[in-house]
Amino acid sequence: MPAEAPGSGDGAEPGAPRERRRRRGRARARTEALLHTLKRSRRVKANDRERNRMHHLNAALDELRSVLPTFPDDTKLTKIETLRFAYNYIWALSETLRLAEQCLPPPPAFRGAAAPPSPGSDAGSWLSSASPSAPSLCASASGPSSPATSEDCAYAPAESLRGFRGLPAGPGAPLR
DNA sequence: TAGGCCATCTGGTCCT
DNA sequence: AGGACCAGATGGCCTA
Repeated sequence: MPAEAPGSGDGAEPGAPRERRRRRGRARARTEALLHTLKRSRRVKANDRERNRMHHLNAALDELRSVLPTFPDDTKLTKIETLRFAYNYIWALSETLRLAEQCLPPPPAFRGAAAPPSPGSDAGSWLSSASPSAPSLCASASGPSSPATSEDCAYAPAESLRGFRGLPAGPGAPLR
């Protein structure tokens, strides 16, 4: 209940103060309604912007998805999977680059028959929330099954990355 | 049916 | 003041 303004009490002009109060009440109701619609329209605009912002965010996420290798190809990663996968993918690419540089200069002859990491063996690490636990793309240059001979090193990116496609299989991987 | 994922709404806070 | 960003709440859809 709003307090009555000084000097507006009933008295000398019976009826007038009451009318004034009524008018004031109507005016207040009007301004409140106006304020309400103003707030409402601002809210609606803000909602619209927020929706747009999230659409842009999702579009960017889709773009990110489109450059990540998945298996099968039409597998759609969730948002969190996309981010984790991208993180690990970037890590693996840079690791591959680093190892390739180590292995340079390129071998005189390509012997072929590189054995990429078995799909799924390390797939879990790609999407795990933890830091990549070094899926060996080009680890030690030894062993017939290792993708790490110097020849294979130069060949590592495409082959090894293909081998790492897929969704998490191991413990520690995000649920899906 | 429970749980995961997602879109949307909303109010608060920060920035320009 | 208005927009951007953020986090919490809510409800819908889908799958195991």
